[in-house]
Amino acid sequence: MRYLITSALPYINGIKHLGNLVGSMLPADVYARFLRQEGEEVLYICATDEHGTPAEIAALEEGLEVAEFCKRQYERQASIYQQFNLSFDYFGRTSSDEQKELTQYFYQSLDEQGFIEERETSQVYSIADQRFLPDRYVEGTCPNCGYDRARGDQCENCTKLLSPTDLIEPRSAISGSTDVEVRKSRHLFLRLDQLSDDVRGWVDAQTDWPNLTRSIAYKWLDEGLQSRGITRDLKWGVPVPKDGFEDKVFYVWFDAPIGYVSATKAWGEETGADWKSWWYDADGVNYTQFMAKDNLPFHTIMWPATILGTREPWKMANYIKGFNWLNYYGGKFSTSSKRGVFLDQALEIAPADYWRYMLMASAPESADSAFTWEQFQTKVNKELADNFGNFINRILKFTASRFGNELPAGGEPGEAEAELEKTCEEKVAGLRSHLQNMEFRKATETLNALWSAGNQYIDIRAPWTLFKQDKDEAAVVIRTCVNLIRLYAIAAAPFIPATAQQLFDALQLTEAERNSSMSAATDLIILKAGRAFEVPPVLFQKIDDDRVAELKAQYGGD
RNA sequence: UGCAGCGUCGCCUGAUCGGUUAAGGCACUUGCCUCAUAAGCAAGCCUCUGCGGGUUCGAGUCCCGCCGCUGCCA
Repeated sequence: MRYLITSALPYINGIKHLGNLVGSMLPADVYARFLRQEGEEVLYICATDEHGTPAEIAALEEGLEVAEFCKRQYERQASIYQQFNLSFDYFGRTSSDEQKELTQYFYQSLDEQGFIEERETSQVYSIADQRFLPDRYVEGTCPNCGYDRARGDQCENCTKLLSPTDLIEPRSAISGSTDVEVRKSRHLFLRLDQLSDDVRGWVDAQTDWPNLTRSIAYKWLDEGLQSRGITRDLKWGVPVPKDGFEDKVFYVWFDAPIGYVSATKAWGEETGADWKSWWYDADGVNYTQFMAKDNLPFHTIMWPATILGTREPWKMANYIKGFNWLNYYGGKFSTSSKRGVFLDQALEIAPADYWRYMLMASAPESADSAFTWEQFQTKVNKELADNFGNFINRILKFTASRFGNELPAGGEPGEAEAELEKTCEEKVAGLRSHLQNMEFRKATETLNALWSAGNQYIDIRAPWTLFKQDKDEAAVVIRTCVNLIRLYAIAAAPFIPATAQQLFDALQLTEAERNSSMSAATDLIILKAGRAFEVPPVLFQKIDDDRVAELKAQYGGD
């Protein structure tokens, strides 16, 4: 079995925040790292989603060509993900040639199968901006309540659903110009209504999906699928290969999921690997998608419909892991109102591993959940620093000061060691099972239980006392604990890879000793007497109350 | 107005098809230890699940009403 993993494509329009990271890329990365450690063949693909009006507008605001804007933003995002140690096998872009080719191919297949229709639509055109305006970029006075900044899709004041032509004195949200008019435009529509039964059949077959994913899929199916427009009057996007559509491109929701495939193709072309075997007739591939819940309709309905409509054997997801919202002090993370923490800021506040661990330990898996600085502090201080970091520190410092920088000889493991090993085997089995099931909170809880087991063991054995009475017995405890540290590093590696590296280096492990699976690492007599090690600096700096107050003030948490 | 969701110990979160005395972490209390980042270990304290009804042998978990909160393209 080969494992294909994708995380929802981050939109090109600026640096993402913690909410984006926790719901898609980070859990996908932890899962990918775990499977690789288990010896599985894994392909983890992601890309930036670059098309659409928001990208054009953002480029306009910065006074850049869209292509140049996207290139810069792509590089910024890629660099940040690298700093978070996201282990993509390939991080592509939907503005690539492969994307253009595949998007046009999918469209043509759908057309051949009769699932594309042409319709005439009316859209608002801004003469001043020289562009058609998407509904929400048209502003005006609400005919219902008189609110003067209602948007063309909905009035934010009275929440009435609107269409742009309902607005009184419509104007462009981009320039504010009232020089707008309604123009006719021909567009292509995907017949989701005709594909509804196919999609439902596929959803029905996915019996192991999480509740959130299923309920969102059925909600859409039960409300009835409508034809959806897949083209737009824009310049930035994949050109529509059809006479009369020279000035149009495919709508971003149509081409975005194709980015998974096109990025894989780009990876194949760059590495010489057989990319298509991952996507076409790929029965031996287990494909898992990670995303936040806003993306579920696209991945359970629209994208499957696109694939099913081609009548070709493109790979569909075996499992879709959906996440709820991570809220910031009860509200949403919000770019516009500067609420929350963006990824570049996060890296200035703490090393990536702190965030990786903390976010996975409070991932919104079963309900929306809250990010607070106090919780960040608790997770880092109590779990990483006290329970885990301090264990490493107390063992290695004690050993170095009493025995020197080599594992001491003497004694034989006894009953306490056998019991510890048994506990470790149980915890590791639990951890593996949680990771296989993508239950990340449970996984970090189990990791904590594993760390506690070490503290319990050393308290019972009290090598500081043994050292005065029976040095051989103390040596047994020390060797056991150092082996335990290796196990800890391996077990925690999918979550905190940089820290794991640090420990591997401190213990001077060979490549083989580093790359062990976590179940093999429960053997606590692998590292023998005489092995040299170093005492690493304190692994995790605690976050004190003053710092928390500072962060709350700075990032508006209250 | 509308639609959707939520309301469990002081705080954060769990609880398979509805099924034994509602679980864990933080905080708090007490004791132990002193190797370690005032860390660790042990024990203890705290909720009958917003309110009122209903279905059921049995409901936090299903139904109705009320109150409260939140979200409505990340």
